[in-house]
Order: sequence, then structure tokens, then C-alpha cells
Amino acid sequence: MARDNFSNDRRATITDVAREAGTGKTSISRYLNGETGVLSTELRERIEEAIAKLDYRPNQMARGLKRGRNRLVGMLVADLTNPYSVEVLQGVEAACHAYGYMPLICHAANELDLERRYLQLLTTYRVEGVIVNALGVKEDTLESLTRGGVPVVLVDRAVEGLVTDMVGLDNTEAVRMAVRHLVSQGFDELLFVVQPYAQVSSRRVREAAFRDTIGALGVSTVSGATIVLDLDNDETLAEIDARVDAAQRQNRRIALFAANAPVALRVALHLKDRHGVDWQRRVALMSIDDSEWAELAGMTTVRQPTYTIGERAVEFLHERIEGAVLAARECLLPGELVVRASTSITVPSPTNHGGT
Amino acid sequence: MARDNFSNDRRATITDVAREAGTGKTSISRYLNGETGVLSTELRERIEEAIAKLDYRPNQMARGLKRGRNRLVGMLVADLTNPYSVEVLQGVEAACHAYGYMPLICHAANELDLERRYLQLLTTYRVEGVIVNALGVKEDTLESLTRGGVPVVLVDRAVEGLVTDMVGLDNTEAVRMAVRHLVSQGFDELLFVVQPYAQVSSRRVREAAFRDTIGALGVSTVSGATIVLDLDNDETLAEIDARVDAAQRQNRRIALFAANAPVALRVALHLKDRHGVDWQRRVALMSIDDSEWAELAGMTTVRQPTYTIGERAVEFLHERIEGAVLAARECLLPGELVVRASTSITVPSPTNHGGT
DNA sequence: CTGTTAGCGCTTTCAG
DNA sequence: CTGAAAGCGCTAACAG
Repeated sequence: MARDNFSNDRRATITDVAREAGTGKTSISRYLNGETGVLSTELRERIEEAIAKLDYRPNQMARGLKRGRNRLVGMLVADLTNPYSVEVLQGVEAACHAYGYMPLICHAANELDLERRYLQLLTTYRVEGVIVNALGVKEDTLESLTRGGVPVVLVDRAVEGLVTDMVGLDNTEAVRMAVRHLVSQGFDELLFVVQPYAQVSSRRVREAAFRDTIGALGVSTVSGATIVLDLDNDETLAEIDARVDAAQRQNRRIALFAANAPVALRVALHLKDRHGVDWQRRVALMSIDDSEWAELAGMTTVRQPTYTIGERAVEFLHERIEGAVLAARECLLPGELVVRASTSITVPSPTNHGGT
Repeated sequence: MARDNFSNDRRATITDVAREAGTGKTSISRYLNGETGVLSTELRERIEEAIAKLDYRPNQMARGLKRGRNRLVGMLVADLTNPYSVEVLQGVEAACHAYGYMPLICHAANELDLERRYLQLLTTYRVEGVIVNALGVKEDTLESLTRGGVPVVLVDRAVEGLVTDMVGLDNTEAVRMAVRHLVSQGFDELLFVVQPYAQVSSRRVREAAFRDTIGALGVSTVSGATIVLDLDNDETLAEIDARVDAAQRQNRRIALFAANAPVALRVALHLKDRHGVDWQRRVALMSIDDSEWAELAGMTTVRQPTYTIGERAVEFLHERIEGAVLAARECLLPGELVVRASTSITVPSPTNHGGT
């Protein structure tokens, strides 16, 4: 029903509806924009009928063109493969709907070219604002956006030379919490494993926090070191092995601390490869990011408030779109320590998974 | 550089560029559309300068409005949390770029309301086509799309009462392959675990294939049963336990076969909970979908050709957008058996992970 | 309360 | 080779 008319392929336009309802376009427009009470009940009914009959849907493009705003916001994700991003995304989506925005999701797949290209595309579609989980590199296209008056809010990572709102994890506190946990569990040698961090601010901050925290502990008690792991290059894994072996020879209790989920997975796979299925009995591993397999592997993590990060990002963006003029803000949300068996220094017994 | 002029907030329009270049809008338009050779070199240079100076970007909305096509295609994903979807997405994105489409990614988060809402939104933005990984339920909005002349191609799942192109895994063959593998490994009791499958065609097909394959083997050799697992309700897990216990009491070699990754994870978590960290020594588990933790857990899987699925979907869509009129097509791509330690019937030794 | 009239930024005849 | 003008679908004054 409601569409027994010629399936004309071409969608009905506001003009068609006006004609069908025997009125002018203005009234239709008024109806569409909820200017209720300004229309006689009689007219409103005729309009409703016409709309139903023609299965009419207003064309957002045309609307946007006229109004100067199209309710589109861009969400540029560096890597959808990383569950972190998907979770943030969910917060973003929910908040967008609440505010009446349509999120345009773009996936840079860790490619700088793609990031740039999408940024341009978004410009071209005249999005009203952009949330960017950037690759971190200085990017003219990004600057060009803000200069063009399009609000930008950064997620997880800052971008060199760009001052805007940014929301992410309180990395310093998260790392501190993790290190304190490891120390309290009796580990006395900590290895922080992180991807090349020069470009990516969150990694940089985490690494710095790791060293600071260790330093504050007094070098005599606990020793720590950072290992830079290139996911595409297995060589650095050898260094981890060397450190682990050395520590164990000296009877030191060593723990690996992965800076994020991809690193944790890479390291875990390697350890399993090297030590066999029982690898977790040989070496302790924890990480930032509570990925879906963390529970299965019984790995201690710091869970990020991903959903909230996404929501908050949209809130910031919304305020800016509405015209707020204020200095760049930084919103750092606290992580949550999720303790599991991997960081109890005693060999986990089969029935005891997750200690305190 | 290239933007030392008044940062006017308002982006430059084609009119601005025309004025700046001292010419008419038509020429600018021609330049933008690559109607090269129709412009004198001299004019072209002036245009290029003007564009650069004003940092001009053509407004796609306006273009679309006039042209009647905006190069937008919708991609509706049922659940981004499922790595399957993300992988398909990557194929879709790549293919879209190749064809010059801008994919609008929408995430239904397994909510029927959201699915419907997004479908309407996409209509409203006049996307030229839609790729749908639907929730599977009969959906008026979807039908309304196709009737409105918007091409739709389905991914992974068919939708009741909707005849369109669809691309996905060759489920029947995939299940057959898996069952044969399990049997050849010496398992003689198979438990197929699947979410409620009435609504979702791919699950239905997998379940049917499971029963058929078992049946074809001759009931005397191997016995099989299907267990329906509701991810939000733990009760059904008890049935799995009962079956496993019974089989082991009778000295039968039982294997669990999860219909997809979410099920596999749920089951794995439960088994670990019940049997401790060594659960894999107690019960064999394999699944369709090769998720990132499968390697870590040493779990045998059937890997889907996700990327190709995405690509193929866009190809189909493209042909339809270009006006091809043909009967609905179905493209079933083969899966790949990835054998790992979980399905070798002997207890996996620490140094031997994954046999043949 | 309702309709007429101008555009939004762009493409596309149709004449120079 | 180049430009003027009409119009895509819609909204927003501005009259009635």
C-alpha cells in the first residue's frame, strides 16, 4: 500500500507533493520542518496523504545546499581493525544520533594517503565538523580544515602543530596504575613494549609515563626498560627474548607491559611460538586496551573508557558547530585496571583465574 | 602559502573562482570536469591559479543535485564488533575508491530500529546504491529502496522476500569441509553450536549443511547434534556441558563446531571458566571465521574470503548503478580451512602447534 | 494561515 | 574555444 502509483524510478520531489496536495511548496516545506500549528489541520492532512501516496522523502542534499548545513559530520578512523576504534565509534554514533548528526565514517587503514584523501572528500561534502583519530603526522589537509572554519576534534592522539579539542585516555595515570600494580604483585623488572612512538602522541605519553613512574620508584627497587616493537618487523622480538632470558637467569621476576592491544597480540603470539601453549606460565604479560581475547587469555589490562571518549568527542564537536568560541580543550578520561591471572606472580592454578 | 587571503570562513564557490580568474562559471566547471583540451592553455592557467589562491573545493552536494548522482553508496553493517564485518568493509572501501564512490558506512549495532533508521537516512541522502549486511528480518524500508530504483546488494545474508544480488561464503561447502576435517581427525561426535538461526539465512544454511553432511556420512560412524546458543542467555551453555560430559563418559571423541566467531568466543570463555586454563586439552573447538585470537588459541577455523566478498559486492552494485538489468545473482565464495592444534585429537605438545 | 519569489553551488544546453 | 541563462530540490524572506 501507499505506493500503488507508477513506480516512476525518479523519486518524488517537493513540487510533486505540492501539486498532489494542491498547494504550494512552502507549505510542504513548513510541514517538513515541523512548523506545526502554522498549518490548518485540513491542509496538514492533505499534505500527509500526498507524502504517503508518493512515498516522498526530502532530499537532504538540496536542503543542505540551501540551509548551509547538512548535519553531516566526518569520523576519520585510523584503523578499524583495532577494537579500540570500533568502540569509540559506537560512542560517536550514539551521540551523533542524539544530536541529529549523520556520521560519515572514513577508514584510513593506517595509510597516510587515504587519510588525506578522505579529509579532502569530507571537505568536499561540506561536513560540519570532523572527529579525527589521526595517524598523527602533521597534515596540511587537517590544518586547512580548521582554517576553513570546520571544527575538528582529535581522539586518542594529538597532531603536531594543530591546536584543537582532543579527548582520550589519561595515559599518564593509566600507565602509573599499571606499573604500581605490577610492582605490588612482586615483579621487579618491567619491560614496556610499544610501537615506534615518535609520531603518535599517545604512545609517546605512555612511554614517558612508564619511565617516570619507574624512576619515581627508586631505581634500586624495580628496573624498567622500553622496547620499540615494529609490528611489521620481527627482529625486535629477539630483544624481548634476550631480556626475558637474562632476567630469568638472574632470578628476577620480569613482566611485559604492552602499550596497546595490537602490540599485546603480537607479543603473545610470539611468546606462544617460543614457549609453547604454556607460555603464560613462563612470562607475565599485561597491556593497555581490553580486547576481546584478553579475558580468554586471562590477561590483565587497563580498559579504556572508549564509549565515553566517543561521546565526549561529539559533545565537543557539537558545541563548536553551534558556534562556541573557546580555547582548545583537552579531556583526559581515566582508565580502569582489569586484573586477571596473567599478573599474579605465582603460577596460576587451573581453578584460579583472576586474583585481586 | 596558497591561502594568504582573508580566511573568510565561508568556503569559496565556483562564482568566486570565476570572478578571480576573470571568466565565467562554465569554464571553471569544464576545468573541474576534466574537459581538457577544450580550454586554452592560458585560461586553464588562470583557473588553476584562482583555485589554488582561494583553496577552492567544489561542493559535491551541489554537484549531485544538478547531476542527479552524487557518487555516494551506503554500506550498512549489522555489527562492526564482529571482525568479519570489518574485513568485508575493507574490501568494500577499496573497491569503492577504485570506482570513485564514497562509501557511507552505517552501523546498525544489531538494532532493528537503527537498521531501519539508517536505511531511511541513506534514502534521504540519495545514495546511488546500498550494500547491506542486514539483520535478516523482513524490512519494508529495504524493499522500498529497491522499488525506488536504488540497487541493493546483500552481503552474507539473504533477506526474506527480497530478490537481489547477494554475495557471501559458500556455507554449504565450508561446513562440509570442516566436518570432513573433524571426522578425519578421528572425532566421532560433533556438536554444532549456532545462534538462533530462523532469521539469519547464513546460519540456517550452515546448520542444514551440518546435518546433511553428518547424515551423508552414515549415522553409524559419526553422530552430530545442533545446539542453539543465545549469546545473551547462559542457560544453553549447560546443554553443551551435558553433551560433552556424556560423550566423554562413553569414551566418545567429541568436538564442538561454532558457527561463527562470536559463538566461538562465548563457548571458549565458558569452557575456560569450567575446565580452567587447560580447557583446550579437555575439549576440541573449531569455528567458522578466523578471528585474531584464533591463532593465539591455536583454534582450527574456516577462514572466509571477506575482502573478496566486499569487493565483489561493490562490483555487483556498480554494474547495477550503471544500469545493468539482469536477474538477481548469487555469488558464493569458497572458504579456506585453517588447521591448528585444537583439532588434533592427541593432546597438543608444547612445541607442536598446528599439524596437517 | 498561505503562496510567490529568489536564490544555495553547480552543470548543462544553447548561442556566440 | 567561451559565456549567459536555466534549473536540480529545497528554504526563507516577503507579501497577501
